[in-house]
Order: sequence, then structure tokens, then C-alpha cells
Amino acid sequence: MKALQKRIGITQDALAQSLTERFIFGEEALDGLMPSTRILAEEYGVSRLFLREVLAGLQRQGLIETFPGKGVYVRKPSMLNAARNVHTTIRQSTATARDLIEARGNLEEQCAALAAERATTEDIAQMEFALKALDNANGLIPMAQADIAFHSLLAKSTHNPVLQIMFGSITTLAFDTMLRSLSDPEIYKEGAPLHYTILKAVKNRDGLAARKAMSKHIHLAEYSYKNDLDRELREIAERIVKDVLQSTSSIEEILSSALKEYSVDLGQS
Amino acid sequence: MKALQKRIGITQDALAQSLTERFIFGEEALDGLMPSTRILAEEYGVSRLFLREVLAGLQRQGLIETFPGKGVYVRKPSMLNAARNVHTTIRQSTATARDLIEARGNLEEQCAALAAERATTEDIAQMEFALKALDNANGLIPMAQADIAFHSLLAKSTHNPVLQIMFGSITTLAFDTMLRSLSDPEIYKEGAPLHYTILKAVKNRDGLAARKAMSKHIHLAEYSYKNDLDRELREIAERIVKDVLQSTSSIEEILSSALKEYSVDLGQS
DNA sequence: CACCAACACCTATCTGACAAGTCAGATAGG
DNA sequence: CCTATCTGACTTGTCAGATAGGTGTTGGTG
Repeated sequence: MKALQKRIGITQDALAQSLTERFIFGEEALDGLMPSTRILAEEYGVSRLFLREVLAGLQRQGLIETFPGKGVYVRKPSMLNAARNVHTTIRQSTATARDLIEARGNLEEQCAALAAERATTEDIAQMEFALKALDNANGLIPMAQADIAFHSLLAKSTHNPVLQIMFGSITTLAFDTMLRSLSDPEIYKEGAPLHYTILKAVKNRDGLAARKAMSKHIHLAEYSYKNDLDRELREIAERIVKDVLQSTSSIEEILSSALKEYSVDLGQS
Repeated sequence: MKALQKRIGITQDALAQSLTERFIFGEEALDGLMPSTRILAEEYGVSRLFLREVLAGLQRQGLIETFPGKGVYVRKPSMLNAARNVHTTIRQSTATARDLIEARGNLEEQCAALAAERATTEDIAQMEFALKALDNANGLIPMAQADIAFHSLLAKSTHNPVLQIMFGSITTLAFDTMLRSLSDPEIYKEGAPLHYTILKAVKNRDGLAARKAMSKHIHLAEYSYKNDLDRELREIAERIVKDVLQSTSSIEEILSSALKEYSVDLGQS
């Protein structure tokens, strides 16, 4: 590690930090367009490829976005994007569905309670829209999309960016398990009305009721999962991909298109 | 986007997925050493550069680790590493200290309660070690290191990987605020004994007591922060870096060395 | 047996080049 | 004068080949 630093004048990390300070936090690139890679590379005295790798890192963090033929644009931070790496790690870990439900329950209960205090009329309207879409949805995937949108909007309604990030980091996993839960009609029949209970409590500014309804809603999965409860999330996700998606498109694409459609703009609060 | 896919036979994402399935989830590379970049590039019919960028992506996700002169090694996933990108995004967002305390409080209360149920004797011994180190610590940084180690060990004691990841994603931010809190002797005098209260409750398997003590401990910061409470975390972090660190080394280095020292191996649970 | 030097690998990086997308401005045709 | 088209100068993405520097092994020498 140290040897690499000796060889060239600047590390990738150092360059990345310098660039973020200059273009993301700093006031340069006000229109959002950064100088071209050639210019930047020359300016810092590194090769274009080296700079490219640094930019790739920033892109993976969601700080910038590159367009072939156009240039590199500074991007408004997106909570969802930042959390993207996290769930791949969870999928690798030994985390089980039970672990996820436990963590998610606590988090979402807090979100429900805080949303009851803070949700704006616009927040509520968005959540109502998502629930109506869930009722009228045709097919498993549209249902799950509306479902995850509702929960994400609830997290957004807390107006706490940290909570939004935390929920964002498990959104994909929650989506996996929703796909599994919704495929069971009985579970759906029991769980769906609770959405309205939650929303009603939020409207009434009744944090405690919202929390209770959410708790009930999340923990329904504990009964429905049975044997899968202590199975690793990875296996569940794999099965879902095979059974439901049939490799038409990736889970992440479906998820992010849903969040776009329901204008869940996690971040930029 | 589509144009790029047309040009070459395989996307970066597709190759990344193929590689992970083969070497991370799959059984190849049992010793942890992957084939060299030359071989892999030839095998997939892509250039070394292209493969390199894919590997760089995997490395950023903490899936692999490259050693110059040795090769590319498959790496056991580290929860802390996976969450690294998240806090840079939080720092960019408009999140305030109040937001962090709110989210962290709820999360850590749950961790304390669950740790009381599940902590092993080894977990408890590690936490005791960290607390003793905190008492004997000399200087702000060693104190904060012991402090964050204790809280991380508590999260580890839940034996829930998802909770560990969630806590990992805000560890850096918590560390920032600890550095600020510990610099105030009065706050420290009030907050430090609560650590022992928490640990005692964990030992007694008293989840409720552990939760209460943790709640009190976290929310102490609300009094100490005063004007800073609604200031953005970014500013606080910047000030800390300037005042405390004086650019000797980065916050992340200090933090990760602490977690290593106290053998907080978030992940691989 | 101990040592060490040459060698064969590895990754990291640089150079120079070309393909392909994008956009503004010149230019030709109406 | 207006409009449609085309050219050229940008941009990123990718490539092959060469070099630098680290690491481990192997075989020869003392």
C-alpha cells in the first residue's frame, strides 16, 4: 500500500477527495459539468486512465454521472444509490429473513411514528396514490412495486435523511421479501388492510397507532415465512429471481423504476 | 446506455455478476486467490483494462482485495466496509446532528435490548475491555476510539448482521459526534457511567434496563449540542477534522484502527 | 544447510490510438 | 431570408502494448 504512494505523487483516494472538495462541495462546475477528463488529467499530472478510475469511484458513490460524448456531470446525491453496495453485502452475509424482519420492524415502526408527526399533505397524497395503485395492481411485480413505494414514502415522510438512508440500505432486501409475501394470497389479505390503518393513523397524527399497525404489518411475515424464516436471505433472493423474474430484467431495475414512478426521491430532502 | 451494450459483447455489470457467482458464491478459488487479470481477461474475451474496472468495482464493494505482485484475493465481506459509501452521502445531505441522534437512538436502543438477550460471555468480556480502556485512555482520540468500540461491540452482540450493517453505516458519523461530545468534560462525566449501567444490564439479561440506559446515554447529546443540534453534520465533521486531527491522519483511519484493535469484526458473524 | 541472486509471475500505471456519441456552427439549397 | 444538412471539434469508452515495481520460487553457490 505504502509503496504505491511512493511511486506516483498522488493516491487515488487523495485525488478523489480533492475532486469532491473542488466540484461537489466547492462552487466550481456550477452548471454541473466538470472539465473533460483530458484537461483534468493534465492538470493533476496523472494519466487519463488513472483519473478515469478515480471518477469511476465517484460515480459508484453516486456523486457524479458520466455521459459518453457529453461529459461528466456533478449529480445531486441520492440516498438510494449510496446504499446500493450495502445490500449486496447483506446478501453475501449469513443474514436470515428473521434478522431482516427484526431490524426492519424496529426501523419502520420508528418511521411510522415520526411520519405521523411530520408528514405533509403532499406526503400523504403520495402515499394514498401508492395504496390505490396497490389495490388496482395487476400482477405480482406491480403489486410489490406499489408496496415498496408506500413504505419508502413513509420513510421519506419522517423528513430525517439519516432514517431515509437506513431504510434505503435495506430496500432491495425488503423488496425481495415482499415479492415472496405477496405471492401468498392469505398473507396479502391480512396485510393489505394494515396499510390503510397506518395511513389513517398518520393522517390523525396518532404516532402510537401508526407504530402499532406497522409492527403488526411487518411481523405478519414471521408467520408466513415458516421454514424460510431462518434461511439465508441470499437463497430467498435467488429463488425469487428465478421464479418471478425469469431473467427479464434485474430486481434493481424494477425497484428503481418503481421509486421513480411514485416519485420517491429519497435524498435531497 | 444501450449503445455501449451493443458495441461489446458484455456489460461491466454482467461480467461483475458472472465473476461474483463464480468466485464469491461459487466454489472456485477455494484458497481465495483468483486467476490473474491476464488469464481472466482472455477467458472472457475482454481487455485487461475492462476487466480491471470490473474488479475495481468489486473491490469497492469489499468483495475482493488486490495485492500488487501477489494477485486478487476473494475477501470475506466486511459490514463496515460495505457501509463506507453511505456516510459520505450523509455528510453531503442536509442531515443534522438532531437527525443522527434520532435515528441512532432508536437503533442503539434496540441493539442494547437484543444484546441483553444474546450477548455471549466473550462479547461481554470484549465490552468490558473497551470500557476499561476508555477509563484509562489518555487524550481525546483514544477515548473516542474506545467509546465507538464499545458501541460497535454492542451492535455485534445482537448477532444480527442486518443491525450490524445499519450501525456500520453511521459509525463514522457517530465517531464524529463522539469526538465533539468527549471534548466536553461535563458531558463525559455524566455519560461515561451510563456505559457501565448498560453493560451491567446486559450481564443481568435485563433488556429493558439496557434500553433505558442507552436511551439516556444517547439523548444526553441533545443537551450538550445546543446550538450545533440543528447544524448540518458536514460542518461539525469539518470542524472536528480541523480542530482535533490537524490533518495528521484521516478520521476513517483512526476509526478502523480502533475497530481492529478492539477486534470488532463487524461482519462474518 | 544457509544464503542469495536470477527468474517468473503478479498488479498498477502510462502512452498513444481509435471508435462512437454529441453539439455548435458553417454551408448549401430552397 | 429561412431551413435542412453536414462538417469538425469536442466528449467518453475502450483497446493493445510497454514499463515499473512488488512477491515468491528456484536453483546454484558458499
